[in-house]
Amino acid sequence: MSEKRKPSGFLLKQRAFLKLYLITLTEQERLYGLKLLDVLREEFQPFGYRPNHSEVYKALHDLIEEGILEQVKKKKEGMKYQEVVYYRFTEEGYKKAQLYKRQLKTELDRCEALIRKAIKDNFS
Amino acid sequence: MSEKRKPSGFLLKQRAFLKLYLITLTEQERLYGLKLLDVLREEFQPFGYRPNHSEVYKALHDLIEEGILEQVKKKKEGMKYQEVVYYRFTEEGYKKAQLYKRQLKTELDRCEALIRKAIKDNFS
DNA sequence: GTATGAACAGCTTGTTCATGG
DNA sequence: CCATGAACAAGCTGTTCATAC
Repeated sequence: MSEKRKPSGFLLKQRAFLKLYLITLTEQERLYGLKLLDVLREEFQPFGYRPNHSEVYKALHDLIEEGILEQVKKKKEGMKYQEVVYYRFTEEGYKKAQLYKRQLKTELDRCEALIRKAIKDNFS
Repeated sequence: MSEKRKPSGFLLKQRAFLKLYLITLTEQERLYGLKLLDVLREEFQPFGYRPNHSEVYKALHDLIEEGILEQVKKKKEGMKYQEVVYYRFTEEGYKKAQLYKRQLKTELDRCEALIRKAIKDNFS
C-alpha cells in the first residue's frame, strides 16, 4: 500500500537549493548554523526569500548523513562558554560535494530554462 | 492552535505555474481537461517535467472557484456520446485573468533571478 | 479505453517546543 | 538573549479509486 512516489520533475526543492549553498559557503569560510542562516537571509532578502532555521539545520544534517560534511564543536570567537557547531568537509566529502554541485548545476539550468519558457509562452 | 503558515518565499508552486498556462491556453484555444494535460506534457517533455492529471484538474477547479473560468459541457468532436468539459472565461474572468498573469510575471521574474543568482554564486 | 473528479497517502516545509549556555 | 535540534502540523502533490461513457 505504501508506494514510493515519483516526482513530476517540476522545480527543484528548497532543501537541495540550500545544500548547494551550504557546500559553497563551507568551501569559502567556516561558519556555524545560525550564522549561515544570517548570511543566506541577507543574500536572498532582495529576492523575497527568507529561509527558516529548521530548513538550514536539516540541510546540514542531510549533508552529514551523506558523508559530505562533519561537525566541529568549538567555542564561539571571543566567547568563553558559548559552544557552537562549525562544519568542514570529511575526508571523502570534498569529492562528493563536487559531484553534488555538478548535478545541481544541471538541475538549476533546467529550472532556469523552464521558467524562461514560461515567460516566453505566456508573455509574448 | 492551527495557525496559517507564512511561506518562506522560495520558488513558485506547481499549481500557480499550471494555472498560468491554463489561462493562456484558454485564451488561445478551447480545450478540455485531458487534452490540456497532453499539450502540457508535450510542451514540457524536453524539460523533464511531466504534470499529472490531478494537478491539472485541481488547477482548473481553482480557476473556477476564483471566478475566472467556467465549464462548458459539450460532446467531443466527432463523438456522439462522449461528453467532455471545455473551459471559457466568465464575464468578469478575462479581466481577473489578466491581473493574475501580471502577478505571475513578477513571480516568474523573481524566480528566474533567484536561480540565476544561485548559478552565479555557486559556479563562478 | 477515455474522461472527470474525489479521496487518500506520502513528501516538503514552516512553527513550536525542549535543552543548554 | 543565542544556538542546536527534534517534534509536530500544515500544505503541496502524486497515486489510487469511483463513476460514467
